[in-house]
Amino acid sequence: MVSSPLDVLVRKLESIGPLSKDEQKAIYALPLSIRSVPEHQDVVHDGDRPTQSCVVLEGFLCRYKQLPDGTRQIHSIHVPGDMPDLQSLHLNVMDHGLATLTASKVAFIPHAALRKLMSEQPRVSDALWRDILVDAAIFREWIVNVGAREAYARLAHLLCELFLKLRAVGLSQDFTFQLPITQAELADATGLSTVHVNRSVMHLRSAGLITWERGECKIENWDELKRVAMFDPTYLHLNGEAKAA
Amino acid sequence: MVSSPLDVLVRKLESIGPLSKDEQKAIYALPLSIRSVPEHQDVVHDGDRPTQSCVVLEGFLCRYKQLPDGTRQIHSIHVPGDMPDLQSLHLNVMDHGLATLTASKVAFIPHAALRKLMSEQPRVSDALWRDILVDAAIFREWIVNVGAREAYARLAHLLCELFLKLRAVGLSQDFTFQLPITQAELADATGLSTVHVNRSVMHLRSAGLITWERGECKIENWDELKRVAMFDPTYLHLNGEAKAA
DNA sequence: CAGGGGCTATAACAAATGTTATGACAGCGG
DNA sequence: CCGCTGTCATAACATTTGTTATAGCCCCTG
Repeated sequence: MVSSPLDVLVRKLESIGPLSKDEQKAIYALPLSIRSVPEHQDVVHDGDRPTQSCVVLEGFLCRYKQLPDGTRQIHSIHVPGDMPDLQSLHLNVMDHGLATLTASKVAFIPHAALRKLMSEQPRVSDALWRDILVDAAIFREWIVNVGAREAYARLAHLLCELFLKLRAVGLSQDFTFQLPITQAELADATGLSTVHVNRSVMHLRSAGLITWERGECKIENWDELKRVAMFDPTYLHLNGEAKAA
Repeated sequence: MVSSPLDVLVRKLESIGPLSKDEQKAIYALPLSIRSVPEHQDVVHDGDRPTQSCVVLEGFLCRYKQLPDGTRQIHSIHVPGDMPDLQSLHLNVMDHGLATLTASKVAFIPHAALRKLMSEQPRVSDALWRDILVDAAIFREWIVNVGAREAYARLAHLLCELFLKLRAVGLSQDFTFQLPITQAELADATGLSTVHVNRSVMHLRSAGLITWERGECKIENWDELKRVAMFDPTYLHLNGEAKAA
């Protein structure tokens, strides 16, 4: 059993499609530069032209846009195993920022090395493209979330998604997972005010659907949470075992 | 000067990156089956496993999800030149529907032919991937739109985007373009009620920013429309001439 | 040419969500 | 150990947006 910083990336990619031992080895062979980043700090700035992409090893990151009127909208939350700026391989200017939500550990891989890997290992290339497409599928679902669900369901849905993403890379047992982010950040992700996020979290608690204390969240009633969230996991395109609930 | 049904696709791809004559020829050589589809009809159903992808030749299409409570959220609007289900090449199950907004003409291309094209013409492959990534960038902006902009700005933003997309494929002159869709459809796209869409459209008119009669929309004050929309076209990743305003 | 259906426009009212303010509490740094 | 700062919780109130209802209009079809 190897142990590499990129184990979590391999686990993530395998949650959406299988990889052979050779393909895994090729991923482990990627040149890395690993950086620890404090909380609330940009990893990639809006407007940058990156020459490398990153893998989340530990912690939570988000992608966001800041509007001229000061509001910030988070449009994705990233957990270990994610590659949040893979698109910069083909779109050279960043149209949004990438920042840490919590203190994180991030691995950077030069674009050149990724391109080489993708040309030598077509199935790894497919897996990475698939990852980008799932990323886009999650964006679509977020549009539905902020556009069509009321506040209570919106939060419930976000929790359902985070739970499955974390469980797919082995970061959740017994419906419990780390959720070390603030209600203000949830507000930026759901397009709600912090006050209303608080109201809705209180409501989820009093309905017995979740507990959430000191950064640890537990889903107490998964079926009911899914129901109120109108959650259908198809869009995550997880393979059989990662999707089983 | 050739004239092919796929001219509009070539124009679209060239609006985000150049193609050589040979590459264009390879695209024109794709096997097509062209279908006219009446308005308000599914082209691909949620849950389908398509074996072909389509190109919009004429008309307006949208991708959408229908929630259990009956609300429909549109998460993209597609115009001629777009390939709205290109992702089905790599994600085999549709997690959303694709439907016409207006009577449309659509060309279907078998996945096998697309895969062959992409393996033989790496730069066309890059262009198609780039198209998918721009698609994802538009999703991100839509999350911002429904999550962070008030109704008035939200509509303004949607009009800015449609205008630039249409102009990039030659379907707009003098800030005028066909907008043959209903306010109810705009409501589904912006996460607003039809009544509030109407209020906001009235407001845009009375502010002198647009006129919109019998399916023809004209932007009367582009700078001001962009300003109230907080519109920044970077996310469309258009090349120089397509982006000039 | 008449009738009907869908779309637009508008009003009155209801509900969801935002804003501002404040207190309690926990964690951290001096 | 104290005080600061950030976060959570909650209240009172403001605003935006949704809902229901209705009327007019345009366009299509018979």
